[in-house]
Amino acid sequence: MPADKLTATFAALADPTRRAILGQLAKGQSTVTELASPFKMTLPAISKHLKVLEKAGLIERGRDAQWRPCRLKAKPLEEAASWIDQYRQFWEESFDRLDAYLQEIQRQEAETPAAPSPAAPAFTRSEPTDDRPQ
Amino acid sequence: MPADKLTATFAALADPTRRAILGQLAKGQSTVTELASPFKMTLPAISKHLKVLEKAGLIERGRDAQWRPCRLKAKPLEEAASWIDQYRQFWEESFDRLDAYLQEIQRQEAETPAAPSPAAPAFTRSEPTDDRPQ
DNA sequence: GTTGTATTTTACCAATGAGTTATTTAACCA
DNA sequence: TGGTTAAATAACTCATTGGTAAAATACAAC
Repeated sequence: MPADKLTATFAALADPTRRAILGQLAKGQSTVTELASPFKMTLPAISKHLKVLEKAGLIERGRDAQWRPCRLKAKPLEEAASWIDQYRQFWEESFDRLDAYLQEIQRQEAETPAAPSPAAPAFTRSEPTDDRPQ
Repeated sequence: MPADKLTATFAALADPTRRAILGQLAKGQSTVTELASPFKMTLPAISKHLKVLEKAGLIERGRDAQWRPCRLKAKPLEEAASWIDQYRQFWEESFDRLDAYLQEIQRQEAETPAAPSPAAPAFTRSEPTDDRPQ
């Protein structure tokens, strides 16, 4: 029930049981009892997890007689991946280069204290479009 | 307090305020009041969010007199990104599958124009009823 | 020292989340 | 019909979360 899609996606992924379910569905579609079998918890608990995943758009449920086959719909993960990808430089970039950037900022601010700092290199064009502060 | 790191990371990201804070920190380190200023919530609320981010390893907090400067530590995002990346093919192939499906429909309709279109591949039974494990 | 500023901590609250058992719905089979 | 299986729903418990206001802590400046 989170308003924005990204929040719903991350919240759905913030549970090891649900991530394991997605991992199982990556191998192919599966029924609820099949998905539940590896876990110690009861079937209604799995049913709840599936509902969370469905509301986040991560799975789709069909109907086959009394079975409710679940299928993976990884599309929301694309948005999550591209959000995270904005920060890729922060773990890929060498420490020296980040340090050099910060020192450059400090140098520029020492030169022209009234001027606003430039944005970080990789964050100028792809600002997050959602979750802006009120 | 989630046991595994991936759960803590996704849980920390499942909040628009926290994601916005990370977005702000991507531009450079910042103090708590600076980070809080765009939001209408109180300072202790921001302090709690920062604690969540810190426990997830997404930020580091230093000390500068009475200020507690926060810095982005995007390393946990690398693990999150690589987990999500397992599913990349599932969203990259979706267009191909849809295209293949549409072409198949056109082919069948060209053969037997009066016949009803089959259901989308997603939820059709792959085999008649007795292919279920028992 | 006292005062002021930055931040955290301490209760406290309402809402949500994850789990349970028990019941209900839906579909098949005999 | 009735019986069985698959799955969802209902109703409940308990822990966690996100927010608040108020008090406490840490430091700087006077």
